[in-house]
Amino acid sequence: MADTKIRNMEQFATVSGVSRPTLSKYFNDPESVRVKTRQQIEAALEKYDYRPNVYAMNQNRKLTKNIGVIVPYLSDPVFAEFARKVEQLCLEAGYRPNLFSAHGDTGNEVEILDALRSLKPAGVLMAPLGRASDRDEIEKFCADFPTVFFDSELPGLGMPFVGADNPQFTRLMVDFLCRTGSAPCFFEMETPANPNAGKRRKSYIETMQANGHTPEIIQAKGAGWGFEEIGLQEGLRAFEARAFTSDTILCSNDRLAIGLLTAAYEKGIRVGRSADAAIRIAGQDDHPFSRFTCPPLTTIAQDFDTISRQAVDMLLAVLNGAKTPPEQRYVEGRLIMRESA
Amino acid sequence: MADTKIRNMEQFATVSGVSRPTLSKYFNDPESVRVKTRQQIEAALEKYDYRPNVYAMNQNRKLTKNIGVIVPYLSDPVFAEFARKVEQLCLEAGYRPNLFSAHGDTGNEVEILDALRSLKPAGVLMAPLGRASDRDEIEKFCADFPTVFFDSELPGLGMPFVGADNPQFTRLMVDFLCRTGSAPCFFEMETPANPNAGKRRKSYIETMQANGHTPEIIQAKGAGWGFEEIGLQEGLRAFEARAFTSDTILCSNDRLAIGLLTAAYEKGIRVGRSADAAIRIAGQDDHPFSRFTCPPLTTIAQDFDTISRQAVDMLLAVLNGAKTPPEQRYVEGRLIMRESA
DNA sequence: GAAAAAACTTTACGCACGTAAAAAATATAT
DNA sequence: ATATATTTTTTACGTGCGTAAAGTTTTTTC
Repeated sequence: MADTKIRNMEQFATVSGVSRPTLSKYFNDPESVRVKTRQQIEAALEKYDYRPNVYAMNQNRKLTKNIGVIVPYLSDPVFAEFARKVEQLCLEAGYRPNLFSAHGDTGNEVEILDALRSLKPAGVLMAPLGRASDRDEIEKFCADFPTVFFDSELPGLGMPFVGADNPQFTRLMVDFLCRTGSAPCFFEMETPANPNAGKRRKSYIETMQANGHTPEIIQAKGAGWGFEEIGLQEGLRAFEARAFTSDTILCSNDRLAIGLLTAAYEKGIRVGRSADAAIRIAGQDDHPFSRFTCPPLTTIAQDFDTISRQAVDMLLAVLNGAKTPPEQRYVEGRLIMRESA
Repeated sequence: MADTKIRNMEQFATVSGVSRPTLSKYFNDPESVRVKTRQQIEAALEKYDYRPNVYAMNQNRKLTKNIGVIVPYLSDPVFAEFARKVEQLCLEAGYRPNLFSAHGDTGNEVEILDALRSLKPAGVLMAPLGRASDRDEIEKFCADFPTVFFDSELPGLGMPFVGADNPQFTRLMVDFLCRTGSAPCFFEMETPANPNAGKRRKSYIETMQANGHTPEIIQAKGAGWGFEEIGLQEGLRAFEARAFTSDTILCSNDRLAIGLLTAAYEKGIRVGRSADAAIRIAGQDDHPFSRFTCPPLTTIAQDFDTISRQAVDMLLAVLNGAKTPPEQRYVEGRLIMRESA
């Protein structure tokens, strides 16, 4: 790492003793050259700190080594976690992840797709906004770039998808709650952001009926991604109106539950499974903060690791030319018993 | 948007009736061409959906329109918020933000700098890990690319910086707590992640002394970015050991306070400013979740908006050739009174 | 309305690399 | 050892745009 600065691949070819086209092959895929050649190149890389010009590299390539990662709302730590895991897996596979967040806004989501087009990504991992997504734009995009959806699918689009097994989540929790106390009523958003909520509602209804109970749903008004605030405000309203028909409340997701716990606190209603508690509250998702609510929230843990890994694997399979039909995978969650229920 | 597909700037030049070099100027800076020409180009852009090849554009440019945005830990919603605001401001200024998170790891941070080098960014906005950062690597990077730090500065590096006025934060809170009840003891991490914590500790000591009280500091063991967990575990230990010397506890940051609130809950200690509460707990930062703790956390709000805006402005000024010496700006916070103190 | 300034066009070259084709070198199989 | 397969080298051209220089047109100034 001493000699003159290397300015381009030509110069690096001379100092490394390998021809430029072979170097080009190496940088595109180190496995594609003979072991001996690879060692020779890597020895030279140790001595001279040359790195190919990314822009020149990608200019003539149809597919780059970029992978676009799109999440709907990065301020939600759940998506930050997904992003982290997915990024790491992409890097390990020799790709360059590019993270984007729609920040809850449809316009942003479309603009991200637009920006991604110019990046000519090899593939894209997308957790869509859901209901608010511009389906036509997304469909057009998917026609041009291999895309795997995660967290939330766009129904009817028939794209590869990996996400939570939402019916199983709710079934698990409803069964648990019925077994350990009153059958739960269900607290959800009136106009949920994505189809996951719908699946959870459906599963709630079915599981309640299977257990011989009558489903009772309380819907919170409000739109957007401020779930905690909605859970709090609508929770307060519901407590005042005595709208909850059971002393056990299952929330459609943890963020709503976090708001509802605050509402219960403000109303002086004790939450928990101890004898002196008035109600039980449970969530779904195992939000990173759920362990720190008061009381800590009983919930269903998403298997972030499996979902991230399978999503990346699925995309890599497509990139490697797998001609399998689009696949949808649903990953089971597990019950996290804490104090709130 | 009907005719044949435009493949390059040459073709777009013919259909738009503007020469290629002028188009090149326009795409580099739309303001740099005559109004009439601009309109002519934009009319053509409406008809044909051409966009210049990003890679070819940036290949020969020394400075691209990319701005690197680096945060230490994206799962902390505080940084997600910063990222959002900063991204938006960059876009408005005609730049392309690229978001990276070190995910709390020094190795990642260095690798991000490395990856950024090949992106040849016009500038970089960086919230460093802090104590864990590789100072040498960062210093070398700053020599090559205009960099503005935010949230946490690297002391002695003398780079442009915008962040919270930490002494003012703590002063404001200590004064408030002293005015409304017992003087607070101070709960912090033994080995804090960044210099902000040190400034807060110093300000705590000074303000206590100025108010005629003896400062009392309780330090939590543990490292890493799982502040809530550390606050919880060490909070439990401290409660058991009766280590808190006052019924009022000021936490070095909100995430620690969130954990401590959970510890208090588990210990059955009532927190708040009402008559029946045993202790008061306050935080600093106004973490997005602080409004939803039980009780809601009294804290000092960071002025995300001002910090983000000033950081971006500072960087843009440097990019526009401002030759001012590096500047450090400290933005005041404001007291958010909630139930916990 | 003429002179000066600004913006644009034409022409031409450079950038750093991808990639194709043919020839040469090396490795593997029998 | 020979035939075959694989890999590498040589040569050469392509990519899409930046950019410089000289000439032309348009706008501004007085």
